[in-house]
Amino acid sequence: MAKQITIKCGKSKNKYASGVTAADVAKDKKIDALAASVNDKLVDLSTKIRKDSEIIFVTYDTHEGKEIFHHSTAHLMAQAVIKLYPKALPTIGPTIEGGFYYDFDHSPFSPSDLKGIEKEMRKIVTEKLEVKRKQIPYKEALKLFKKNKYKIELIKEFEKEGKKVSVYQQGKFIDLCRGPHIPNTSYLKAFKLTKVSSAYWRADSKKDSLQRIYGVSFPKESQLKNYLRLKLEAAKRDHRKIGKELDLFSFHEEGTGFPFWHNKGMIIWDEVMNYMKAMLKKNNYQEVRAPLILNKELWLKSGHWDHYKNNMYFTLIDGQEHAVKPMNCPGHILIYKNSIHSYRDLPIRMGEFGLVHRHEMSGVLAGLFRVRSFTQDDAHVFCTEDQLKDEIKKLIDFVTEVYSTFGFKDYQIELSTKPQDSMGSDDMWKNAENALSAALKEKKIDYKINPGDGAFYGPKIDFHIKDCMGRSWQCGTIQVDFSMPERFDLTYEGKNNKKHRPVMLHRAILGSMERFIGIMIEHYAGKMPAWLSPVQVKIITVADRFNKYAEGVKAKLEEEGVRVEVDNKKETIGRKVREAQIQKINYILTVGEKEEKTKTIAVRTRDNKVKMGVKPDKFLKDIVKEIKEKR
RNA sequence: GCCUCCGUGGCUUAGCGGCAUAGCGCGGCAUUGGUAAUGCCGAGGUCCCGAGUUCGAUUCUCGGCGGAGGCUCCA
Repeated sequence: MAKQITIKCGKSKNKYASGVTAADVAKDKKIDALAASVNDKLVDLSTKIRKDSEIIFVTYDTHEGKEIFHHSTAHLMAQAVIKLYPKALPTIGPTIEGGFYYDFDHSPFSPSDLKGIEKEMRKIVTEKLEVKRKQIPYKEALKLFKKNKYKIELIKEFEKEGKKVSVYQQGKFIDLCRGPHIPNTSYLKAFKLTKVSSAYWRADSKKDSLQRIYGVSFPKESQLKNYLRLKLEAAKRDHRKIGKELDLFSFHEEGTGFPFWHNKGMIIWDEVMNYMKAMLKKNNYQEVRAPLILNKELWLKSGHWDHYKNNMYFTLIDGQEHAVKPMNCPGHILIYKNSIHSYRDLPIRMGEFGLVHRHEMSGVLAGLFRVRSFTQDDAHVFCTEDQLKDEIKKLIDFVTEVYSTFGFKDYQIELSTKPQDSMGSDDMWKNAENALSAALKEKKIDYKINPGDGAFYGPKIDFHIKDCMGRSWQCGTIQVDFSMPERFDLTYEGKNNKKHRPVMLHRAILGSMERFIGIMIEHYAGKMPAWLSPVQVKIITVADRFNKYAEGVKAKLEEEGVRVEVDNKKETIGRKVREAQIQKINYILTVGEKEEKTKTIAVRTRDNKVKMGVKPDKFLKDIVKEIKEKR
């Protein structure tokens, strides 16, 4: 816990004399502090306090504490790297969510190099080196780091911005740093270097390529172990692995980034889609379908040609250039323009499960999470400016209802504003951004702002859902667009018998069917709730002579739409149960002599509880209810 | 696209400059068995593709393709 203490210095009655260090006070108060905030300024524990002050001690439990701890570990790592690889030039080493990294200018490190670096780090920890801060003039800093062009670049920037230069030293290692840091290296006990990869200096692909080493660090060994356990659990839930094991989908060299959906995957797909279609109806949408390939002229007009060409696929038809659609909006616009609209028709909500193709860079493809062809649960709302805010609010409700049905209770919202490459006037952008933020404020929803992250035609709000492992995924998006209606000259007849310009909202709730199903597979670790499960029931026969009874039970369940398979292989019950469990089937029924005689079934649930003597009718009633309620 | 690592029957994997491992799965036979792997037998491989080095390459080198993790991007 961060603990706040007000101290009085230099007064005879007080036990803290002027010049006492924050560390002394922490020790006196028995606080496991890493640093301190003295009168709202983050400082090292070694800081001397000379006047009456308010101290808040920063411990590992706080966000600041974690950052300081991780950052100190990054310094430790840099020290070890330079000791082992004297030619390596350290650049920057910030903290990230859950850990840290440090970029070095050096030839590639291998994973086995990391082991050596870790070993060296542990050695430095035992030396209990004091971490000392020094503020130095620019000139001295430039001299100190004269061999490191990256640090020189940073120092010159600081000078321009008028920022003071401070350095931290531990043993012979000295690094440019704002601080604060832990008092000495012995604080760092449980750390691990997790991976090495490359990154560019200042994230610019035109600049030098650097080696980035990632790591995690904790005050206690048990926390590190726990972290590694979680990592392992996440790897077990990898949808690519589960997709293979459960025969849901596959990828092939013949089409990089294009998923192949198998029968079992399609069952999940259809269930998700049917639910979404029902939700469209409930929310007064019309459903449409536009072609995949459309003439170049259309894409020129929509702006995709100018702003999205790099991600598009093209083909020549009868000598005319065509593009495979990367987005569904132009198609919907053509449908809108196909007839004249009155203000009475608006809002028009047009939904499509639209298959789009985007030529993503090969390096970004990742299972179902990032593919080159995917089906968006896309929709466009054409409305008047007056209706805009209300429509956004309705959409927010729509999105949240859908997420809770799929078992995602926790989500975060981000508002992304005008990017560099954009179209439309500043006024349009401002109006659109205001509409989104006003709707969010009225819904009393907290959100984060992502400056410059909007789509090229308008700002957006994104929904990031949290899965059961606490990982966050971007799914839904609501985008306001004043620009396309202008470009395509969309109109409606107003009350005054004059033509007006509608506003367009682009929205997706799941984002894409592919990514969403991938997220759900990981969220549920493949154990899909019954309504989504490809095989809901497996019936196991004890011996061949009960096959007929098993088929009878199967037929009964199938009549009510339950997805059921019979396993009548000549194998032991144990083996057949195990196989059904590996397939993550919801209910395993066993039928043998007892069951046939008493016209019952033995029901085994996913929590490995077996209930004998269950009446098939009762089981059927329960499972049908479970499916219907989407539990 | 760039950087690092990886590519061995359907899956997971051992291995190595000189007939290519094993387990799972698959097929057959025996077993008709009561809740997390019955036993035996068998089939199945251009060791990702191409070039080079070599008497000889799955192994070494180079190039390509694909995958993983990053950078960047993003539904």
